[in-house]
Amino acid sequence: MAGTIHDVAERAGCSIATVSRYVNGTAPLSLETRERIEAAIAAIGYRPSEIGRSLKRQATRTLGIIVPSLTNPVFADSVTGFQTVARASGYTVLIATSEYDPEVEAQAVETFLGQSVDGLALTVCDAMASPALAVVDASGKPGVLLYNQADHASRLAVTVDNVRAAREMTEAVLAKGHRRIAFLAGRFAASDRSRLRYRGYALALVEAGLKPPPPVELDFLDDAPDAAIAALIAAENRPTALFCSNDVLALAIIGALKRHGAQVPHDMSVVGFDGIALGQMVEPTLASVAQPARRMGERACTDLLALISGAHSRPSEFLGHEIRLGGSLGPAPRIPAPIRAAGSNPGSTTQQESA
Amino acid sequence: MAGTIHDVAERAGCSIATVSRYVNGTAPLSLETRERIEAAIAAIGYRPSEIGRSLKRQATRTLGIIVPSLTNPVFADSVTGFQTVARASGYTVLIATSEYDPEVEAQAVETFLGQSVDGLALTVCDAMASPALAVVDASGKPGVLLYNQADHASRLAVTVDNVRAAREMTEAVLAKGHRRIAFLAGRFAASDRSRLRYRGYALALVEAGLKPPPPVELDFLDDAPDAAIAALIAAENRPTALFCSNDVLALAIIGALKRHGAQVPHDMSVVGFDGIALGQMVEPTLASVAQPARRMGERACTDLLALISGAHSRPSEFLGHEIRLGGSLGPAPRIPAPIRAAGSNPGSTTQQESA
DNA sequence: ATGGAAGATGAAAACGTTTACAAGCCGGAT
DNA sequence: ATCCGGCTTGTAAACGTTTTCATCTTCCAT
Repeated sequence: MAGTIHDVAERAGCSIATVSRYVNGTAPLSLETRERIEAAIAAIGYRPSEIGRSLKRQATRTLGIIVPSLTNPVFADSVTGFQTVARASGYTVLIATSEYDPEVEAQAVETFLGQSVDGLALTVCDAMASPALAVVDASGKPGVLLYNQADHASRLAVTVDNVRAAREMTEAVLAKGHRRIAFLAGRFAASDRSRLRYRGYALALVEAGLKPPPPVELDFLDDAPDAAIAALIAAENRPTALFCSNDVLALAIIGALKRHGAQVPHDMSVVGFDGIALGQMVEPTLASVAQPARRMGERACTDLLALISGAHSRPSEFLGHEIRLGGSLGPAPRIPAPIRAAGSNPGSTTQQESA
Repeated sequence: MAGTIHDVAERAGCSIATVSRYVNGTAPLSLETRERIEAAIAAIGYRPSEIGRSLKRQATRTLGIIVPSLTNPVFADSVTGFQTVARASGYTVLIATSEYDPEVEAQAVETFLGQSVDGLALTVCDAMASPALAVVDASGKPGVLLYNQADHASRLAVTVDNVRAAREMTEAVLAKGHRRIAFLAGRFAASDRSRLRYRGYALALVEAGLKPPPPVELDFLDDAPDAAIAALIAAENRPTALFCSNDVLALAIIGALKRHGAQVPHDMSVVGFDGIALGQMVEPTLASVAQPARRMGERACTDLLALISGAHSRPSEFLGHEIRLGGSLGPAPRIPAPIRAAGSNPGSTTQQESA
């Protein structure tokens, strides 16, 4: 059904070179042959093979992007931005998710290199020790980091200053009178972002003369937030505010708090990181450090394309973040009120009543 | 840096055929050559060119998937499922978003066909009149619909029964005593799903002896939900329940309601469609028709792969949905209480207070 | 008339693979 | 000694393009 350039040439009674010239508009053709080629293409339904082209051109006009997950809107948004710019420049985009697994990550890079992408953007688990990143470097293909901070000066990285941002947010929480602030992270071990944010958080606490407690790590299980909240609430010196390493986690935590009968922010304040759109839809709105996710994806693509066309890698600058106060961050309660755990059934979230 | 099969052959002192056989394990080799080839590959950092392979094999082991948007978790999840299965079968996935634009949609199909994908999965705006779908058919490449219902019997489509699901959900709302139920849709014109769901909704109303009002269509602007809610609340015979054509819209609507001082579900109930995870995290939890998004993506991929390996297209069956009752659906208020519009500032959602 | 420029087209090589076919070598059976 | 078969390897064609170089017309200026 498809047909190759040879079929077109045969049908139009000319050589394949002429057809190629017609398709690419790379040389003037007589009106007559032009018309015959047009007719032949239409009749056959010819579409140039990108793979034949790539082979000849030694360039695929394809970009790869690897993110931990598409389920987290902050990554989905950045991918959308990346793709928008890529498409506008005539590039196709290959997307892969690592599911926060460095092994999968490296595998994805291998796949993309096998596909001869012209460049890669990646959000790795840990930029400082990433096999995937090493493979990219070894391949000599242009690459930019997204959300990760650069592992060395000449690396191009599109990200906010996680330490500073987390520090500022923590200061905002402190300004509300909170003194016992816990740091919760979903994938602490598997995310250098989480660790940097913890650093910023710890810095702010120390500066305020407080001793930063170790991060509370949640694993992947669905009831992890409920378990964590149960433990936190039961603690004798329970925190009055929770700094969650990202917004999705923060929303889950708020849900768990409500199921445990705690009011946000009255009993406990919660702040997140990322600034996802849904955080603005819920009540109370989620206080968060907003990153320009979509713009970051766009920027990553622009930078990557520049790199591909031979630009030198400028030292990368941080993008601006925004400390977004919201309803979930309230003043610290003077005396921690007892939390009545009644009227709620933690754990069960579906089928509340039957019709 | 990369090097081709010729470089490896030269370095190993053998022919490219032998190297190829080593790489693919397609013929027994003497221990000696095997070792020499291994060494050469390691030294050069050789990685077989997928594009050379594809050209020769006339198959790319690549699949394309087109969804309206990655920002909506219901699509992001299905893409994740799709990709999981694809990867497990050794396929690479090309992803594109149409942004609900049939033109972009068709363009994406063109691109994918140019890339010689072995098959396509797509969620189109309107399966009954889709240029994109027509192009796929004309190309002769295997294709499956995802979320769309089949436009004719032999089409493979992975979806729930939107009409029935919406009808059942509407019946559940009716069972709560609601009589004035409005239907809100974000992209009514650009989504056959929305229209099918409206049909199910209308059917249930008619069956209950009620006259279904026309759908309330919101455009893309950020303040559309607020405007719509303002209008709905002001209406003299204001609805007591809102059926939103998808969950993202429902969450936005709930936010707008709260900003207008209406309590959900006390003053107004809201139900959605899709069953996204975030709907379960918010309070009240979102009543919704849950679709198994991830499983649907997996299923689409499985079906597509079957089609590619020559299976005949069985008539497609609907996947099961789940009517998920949640806190956002409450009993109909006996007498619609006046909604005090005080204490809220509709429209402004950021920077609630300054630190 | 003649030379040459300009315009239109074709032949063929190259890109990196896989694979059908052929060929070399060795050992064992005749 | 000869032949055959099995094992290992090589040669070359093919996949669909783009592009260099060359060729062939025309037509105009001389």
